[in-house]
Amino acid sequence: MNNKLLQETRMKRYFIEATRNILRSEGLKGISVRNIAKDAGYSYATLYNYFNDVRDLVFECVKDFQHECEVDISNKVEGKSAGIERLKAISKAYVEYFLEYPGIFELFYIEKMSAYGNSKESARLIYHFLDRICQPDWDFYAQKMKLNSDFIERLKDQLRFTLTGMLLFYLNRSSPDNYAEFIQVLEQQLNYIWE
Amino acid sequence: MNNKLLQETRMKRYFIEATRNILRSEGLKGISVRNIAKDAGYSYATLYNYFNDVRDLVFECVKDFQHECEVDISNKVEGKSAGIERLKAISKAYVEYFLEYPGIFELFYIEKMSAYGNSKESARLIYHFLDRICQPDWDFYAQKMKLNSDFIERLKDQLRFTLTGMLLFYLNRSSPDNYAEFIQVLEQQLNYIWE
DNA sequence: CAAATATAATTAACACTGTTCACAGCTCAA
DNA sequence: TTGAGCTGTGAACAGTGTTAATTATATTTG
Repeated sequence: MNNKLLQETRMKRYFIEATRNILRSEGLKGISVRNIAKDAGYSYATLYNYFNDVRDLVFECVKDFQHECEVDISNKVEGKSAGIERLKAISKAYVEYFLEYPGIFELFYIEKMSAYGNSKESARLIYHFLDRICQPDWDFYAQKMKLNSDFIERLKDQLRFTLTGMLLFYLNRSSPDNYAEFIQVLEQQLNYIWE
Repeated sequence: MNNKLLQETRMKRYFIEATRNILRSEGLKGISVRNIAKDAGYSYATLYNYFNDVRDLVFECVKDFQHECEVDISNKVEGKSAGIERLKAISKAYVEYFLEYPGIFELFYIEKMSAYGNSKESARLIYHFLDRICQPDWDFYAQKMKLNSDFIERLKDQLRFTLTGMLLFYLNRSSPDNYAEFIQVLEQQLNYIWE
């Protein structure tokens, strides 16, 4: 009985790994059922024995990529002091990650999720992803500046919306025109959030 | 020679109108070449005599919808006094428009644009759409509060990113959970922008 | 060990998608 | 009236996600 579960999770793993590789290299445009299955070494129909549809499979990758992104950010902000300095560094590292992997930005924020299943949970995970990474520093900042939690929540919201909005415009609408301008606007926005 | 141009723009109009109707009612998911052509009363192949591809056609609708949105906002903010009050009212009306027509939000901010043609121009149009509607009130606000233009530009950016980011999360990731919460967060963000 | 059964993987098929191309029908100048 | 060019068209192609029927494999039973 346990073997069965083991085998099933292994099979799922093969498909998920194939999907992850495609997403990382080609983004969502490279995803197709036949593509994934070929990379996983199985027929395209086999995929449907383990996943309801291709979107469910794609969204199984979210958790993995979040972990990867978190590790990436941790490495980049190493050595920064707690509070504002690290909050800014995290924000920049977060933006840089999605600039490097635009396909993963698409997956996190743009791609439509399937109606049922674990979509609600995935959505919450994505919504509060940045909050979780920043939590220790928000706490530090709140204590130091003696700010109440409502104010901090508002700042968290502001940061989340600003970074996601900026990335959406830059990646999908090429605005601002170039990277330098983008970074300049980003700096302005970040500086203002923490006065 | 002029007849030719007239006929061509008329034909384009038929296809654009069909596309607009589908976008308004069903959103991007309802768009297909054969669908559009059927509604326009022509064969799907005819479409390619007037547009490079279906995305070019879809993006021809942007200007029309921007005008529609602008009129919608104008009606809603009628009677509001210039400055902060009207800026807030415009922001809310802007959000409400896209809540009513999520397909048009998709078209404006999410759908990939074709590589060439008038895509750069379209992108700029979309990026500064909200700025244009708000311009008179930003001017009024700047003069009244004696704020320099750099500061105002930062506020414009903040408003644009915040509203778009919020809509992206709410429409695509169902976060916040419900409309009441969404509006509450929106109010908080708007109130803070203008102190 | 062999046969029957259950399970897993596959191929074939369906209904779509966007796009291209050869061709029919029409308009208009020579 | 003839011929050239323009316009609209269906067939066809290569792709998509998904499902059902069928084959191959693994497991259980006699």
